[in-house]
Amino acid sequence: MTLEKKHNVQRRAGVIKAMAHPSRLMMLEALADGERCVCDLQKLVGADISTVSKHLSLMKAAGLVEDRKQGLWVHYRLRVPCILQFMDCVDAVLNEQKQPACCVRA
Amino acid sequence: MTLEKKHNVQRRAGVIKAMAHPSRLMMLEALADGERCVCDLQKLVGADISTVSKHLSLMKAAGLVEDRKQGLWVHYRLRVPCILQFMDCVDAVLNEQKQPACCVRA
DNA sequence: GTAATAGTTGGCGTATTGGCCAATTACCAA
DNA sequence: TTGGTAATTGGCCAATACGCCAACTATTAC
Repeated sequence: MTLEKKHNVQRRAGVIKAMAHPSRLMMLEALADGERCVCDLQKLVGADISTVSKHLSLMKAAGLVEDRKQGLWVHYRLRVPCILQFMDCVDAVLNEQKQPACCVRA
Repeated sequence: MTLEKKHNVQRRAGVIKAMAHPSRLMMLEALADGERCVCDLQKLVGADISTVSKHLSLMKAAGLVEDRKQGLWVHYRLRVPCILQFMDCVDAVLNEQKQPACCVRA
């Protein structure tokens, strides 16, 4: 395992980690239909606006989304939409398993 | 957002979370070439054998891998290989490029 | 100017994760 | 049985992650 390979796997894991949260995933799925302001995403996930904002900043830093300011609103959108096509495979992992993922401490 | 939708997004996030660690991702990529014993995976990631074993248990619980005992060794293999096709898209997020081939759907 | 709305940032407490060590289990061979 | 190797499990501690509140910035309207 070269040092460069190690570095690559760390960067990849970082991107995946940025998706690995229920609220963040929910927002990414909503953004599949087009850009949304923070206020809409906040209503969607139901957490504090500051919490939502931090989730979005994290995903922006990871390269998953980008933003656009317009008046009072900040609109977020997917930067690389293919990430959502992965969900079919994730569902395949869930559908074939004996233990439901809700029992997994991860 | 219905309760069922919330539950689904939590389960999906759980699977993704199980991939979201450099050592785990490294092992998943190694398993793309076929099954490996824990001892080989331990050499690959370079962590304590107990740490590696816990990572594997976690991925097994999430449905990502399955194992097979043979004598002294436990061999792990991918349970749903499509998860690795996602890596092209992850790299696209990292490289700031448009959309990789993985994103073209038939 | 003030007020109102949208969003970000800092701080802090709690919960989760990840790592190693030590102990234990499982299997095989002499 | 004894010993050796492979792997898992429990415990403990340090480092992260998450959530809310409060404070602050930015923009618009009056």
